[in-house]
Amino acid sequence: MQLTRAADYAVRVMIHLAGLPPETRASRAELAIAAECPEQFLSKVLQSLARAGLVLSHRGNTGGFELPNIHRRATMLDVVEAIEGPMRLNICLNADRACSREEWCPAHQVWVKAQTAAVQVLRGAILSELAEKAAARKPIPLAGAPHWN
Amino acid sequence: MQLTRAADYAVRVMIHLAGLPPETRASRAELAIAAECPEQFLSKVLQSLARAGLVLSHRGNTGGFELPNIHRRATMLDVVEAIEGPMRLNICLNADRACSREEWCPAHQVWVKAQTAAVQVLRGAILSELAEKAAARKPIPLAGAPHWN
DNA sequence: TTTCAATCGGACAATAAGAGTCTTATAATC
DNA sequence: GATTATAAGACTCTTATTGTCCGATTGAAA
Repeated sequence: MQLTRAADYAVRVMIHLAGLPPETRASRAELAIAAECPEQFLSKVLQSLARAGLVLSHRGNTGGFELPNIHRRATMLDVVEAIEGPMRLNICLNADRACSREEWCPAHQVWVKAQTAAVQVLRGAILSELAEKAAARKPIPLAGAPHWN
Repeated sequence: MQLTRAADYAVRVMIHLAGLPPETRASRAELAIAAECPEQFLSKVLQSLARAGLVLSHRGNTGGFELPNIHRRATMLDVVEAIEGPMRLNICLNADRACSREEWCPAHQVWVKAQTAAVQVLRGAILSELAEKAAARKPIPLAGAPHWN
């Protein structure tokens, strides 16, 4: 019942990207520092985000990752689900094939409510707005600060 | 980001027990049928519940498991946490050692809100009340119904 | 056109967790 | 003491998590 590191890193990265001027490209190295995570692992995360269309990747000398303007208003839910797939608090909440107890099981409805509550919060968290909050609060980073390769 | 089977089974079992007359003992076999799960695995789950005090276990010829009256009003949160430990949607929500980004990270507050929302729902789900709902809705089980050893 | 600096993508690996089984105690009743 | 319960621990099998490493591609600039 816990978010994966990959999804956590994805959220961090996306907020960082949303805080940059539009159409800025950020290198993987920069993003790894911003997200405080291993760069190689972030590679995988960024590839997932790119496949989901949440991020544009550019190769080559001036390459890097870019947040399309449309997705500045993506939500934390979008990001998490791009990495982990649809959020399901319990296996019985699988939309595809229903649980055999669903009809009468009183717990089922509770799981639905709990999941909906959590999802609603994540759906309300919009990247650009989060980036603004971060900008307002974030201390100036120290030179020679810790660094993840 | 998903409940374990163990916790799901635990909730099923606890609701079943809450639906029995006070001080009734139910055998592991009966509970396995009620929870639709393998009996041996349920053994482990019941041991955890017993260690947490949510259930009383009795050995011997007339043994079985019993829900103490006090815990008829336990919540689904209590049950889940007895099996899985404290609920944490993200690793950064660990109360013990704080996240280094907590001060400024706008995602942190969102995780807190999402987790609180889910926890509140589970905290509101009281076993005895759930058992009543189940009794009102549950169809009469067929003889020769599927059966888990 | 060569070089350089990026990302991509696949293979690999170490560890942990999840889900369950099996066997041997241990306890309580008859 | 025989029978019928649960307790507890060892064991297994599979999958997910969290990475790492490296060669292949790509694109721009010298």
